[in-house]
Amino acid sequence: MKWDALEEEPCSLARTVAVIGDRWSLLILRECFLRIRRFDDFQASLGITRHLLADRLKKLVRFGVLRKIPYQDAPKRYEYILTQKGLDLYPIIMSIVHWGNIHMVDARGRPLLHEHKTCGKMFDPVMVCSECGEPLSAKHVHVHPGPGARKSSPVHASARERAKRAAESS
Amino acid sequence: MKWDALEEEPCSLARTVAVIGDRWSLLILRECFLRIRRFDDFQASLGITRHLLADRLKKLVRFGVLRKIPYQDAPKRYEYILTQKGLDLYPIIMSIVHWGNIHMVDARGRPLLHEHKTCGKMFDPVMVCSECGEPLSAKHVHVHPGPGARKSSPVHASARERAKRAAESS
DNA sequence: ACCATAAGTTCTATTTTAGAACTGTCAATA
DNA sequence: TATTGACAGTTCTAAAATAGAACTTATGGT
Repeated sequence: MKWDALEEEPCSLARTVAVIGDRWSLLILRECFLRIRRFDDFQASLGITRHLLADRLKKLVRFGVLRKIPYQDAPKRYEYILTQKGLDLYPIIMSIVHWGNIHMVDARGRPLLHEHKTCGKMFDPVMVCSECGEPLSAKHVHVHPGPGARKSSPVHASARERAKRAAESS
Repeated sequence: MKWDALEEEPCSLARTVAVIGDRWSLLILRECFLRIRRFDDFQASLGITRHLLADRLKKLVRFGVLRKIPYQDAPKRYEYILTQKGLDLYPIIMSIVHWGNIHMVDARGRPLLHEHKTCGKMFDPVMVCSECGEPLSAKHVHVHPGPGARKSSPVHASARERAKRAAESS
């Protein structure tokens, strides 16, 4: 599969993955949320090669996740800052960090703690339903085709049947 | 950087990215949550090469995200199902899908709609603070070093200073 | 003149991925 | 008995992406 094709897929996960679904992009975004903004700072803190860093920054700018803002004129220099579209990635970053906190920490404990300035407490992120406010889990969610769904799934009929039976028996 | 090194980093995001931070792993997990379980079904629905699919499934099993369950004896066949650790990835998947729904859909609209069985309504996921229940945004969160933090950040002192000034001025 | 800072670009070697064909085991069918 | 098909992989070569280091360009300071 060509990765450009991902952007065209009728699947919101695939399209998002086309933007942020590689290791360096996610690490770069982590740095952005920690207020790193300049080329050499990204490079030094991540150990990414300059080549790839330039490529990924360009891509994130192209997708509207970052914006280049000039901070000096001679020579022309830019900072990379998150757009609103980029800031909206925060729940993704936080849910990734939270899963790591629960399932991947070693004996020393969490590398970072998060304080919610609004209430002043250390917190974990919780994903809830926008309608009733209850915490979400996969088993309480049912998926329907939306207006942008493809006509017929590429999944084997046999697989669809098995999946359906599994859904009904749960 | 060798990617095995990511697992060792004192950063929950990096460690999670070591597990799910590539395109195919995320797409495979999407299928898992849609109740796809078998090798050929993954292959047919994703168009992934069999080689990479075998590799990624092995990795997800090694990390304890999926488990192989035998479903027939002769010949021995297995299904790949999500463990609790895998089910806990749901907020990550949902926040990725939600961002795509907001920022990446075309004129036709969302490919999928999500119904919360508990309340019966179509919903969007919302990330809130575990302590006060308010929706989270990056600007209302302050990060502290935790017990598992590295002693000294690899980030340039100059970058740290700039980041600190930026944090204070916000 | 010389060095440092900053943001890239260019180069080659290595690793990863794509795409297709092949293998092994068993059940059902001709 | 021979053949076909389902299923879960493995093996192969070519193409693409990445790592690592050196180089470029523009400017300001000593």
